[in-house]
Amino acid sequence: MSLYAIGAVAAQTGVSAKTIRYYESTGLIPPAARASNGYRVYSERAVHLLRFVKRARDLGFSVEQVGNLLALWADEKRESAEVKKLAVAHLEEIEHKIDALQDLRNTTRTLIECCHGEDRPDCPILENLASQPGDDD
Amino acid sequence: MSLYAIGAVAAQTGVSAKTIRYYESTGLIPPAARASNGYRVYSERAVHLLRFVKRARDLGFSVEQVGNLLALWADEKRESAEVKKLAVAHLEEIEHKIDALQDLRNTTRTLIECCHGEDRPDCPILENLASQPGDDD
DNA sequence: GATAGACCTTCCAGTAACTAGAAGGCCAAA
DNA sequence: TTTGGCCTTCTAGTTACTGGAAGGTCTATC
Repeated sequence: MSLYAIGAVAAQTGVSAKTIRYYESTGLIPPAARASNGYRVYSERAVHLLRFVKRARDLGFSVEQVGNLLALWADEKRESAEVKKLAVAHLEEIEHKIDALQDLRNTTRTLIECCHGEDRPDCPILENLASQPGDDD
Repeated sequence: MSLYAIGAVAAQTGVSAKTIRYYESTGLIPPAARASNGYRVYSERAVHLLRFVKRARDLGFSVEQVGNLLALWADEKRESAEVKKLAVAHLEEIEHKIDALQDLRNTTRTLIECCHGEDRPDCPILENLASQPGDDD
């Protein structure tokens, strides 16, 4: 069985060495085995685990959510429905964020369209920002 | 001219007292005047400034960007074009975020659609997360 | 054997933008 | 006078890392 130092694992997984140590320190992943010189060593299995973490993080799951997914992953008796529940909740979060950002984009766009953008100081964007309260609260 | 205590300003602007103090401590807004008992007091003008900050934050400008906008707001010789540049850059940021989130949503949705979500342990979501590297890097 | 460079270790601090809480002062009303 | 609510400052926690310092280790080269 091949073993890897932290730098090699970082290169393989796309998770930086710093971040791997950080994940270990927070308990997201189990403590790595150590060589006689104190260096961390990782098995294929440990690398696989980190890859799982990376994929889930790339999909926008929070570190806490990844922890939950890892527990389900490790649990032979897990129910598919539980994982699906997490994923659906996550999807809803994403959709809320998209909605909020689209509102933001529209407002910002409108503001920009009103602005002549010239060499003069009168600026509808600043005027709007400074305008009376309650306009959109 | 009416003066307000920090709590009243918080109620008027929607910015919490804690956050107002925080903005002062970071230099985003100038230090408030003080009453003889040491309490902060705010003029209409100061309230107006805070309202500006709130609106810009609500539009998703970072605190640093708000600082730039405040400087332009205060600057009688400002050019409308400069403000517009900030706003356009901000709009582009928002659009990038929306694109990234939409990709995320699509991937997550596909994952969920593949999952039967039943009482059995086999789960395509976990399998996908654990799958071979390089699939989407 | 010495030394250089790349790698590893730990620990501390900083990022963004607040928020929570502790400990205590001030003020108005009953 | 005491109660409650507001105000003050200071410290620390949040999320998910990242940067840097100080130092040990390994490998290759001279």
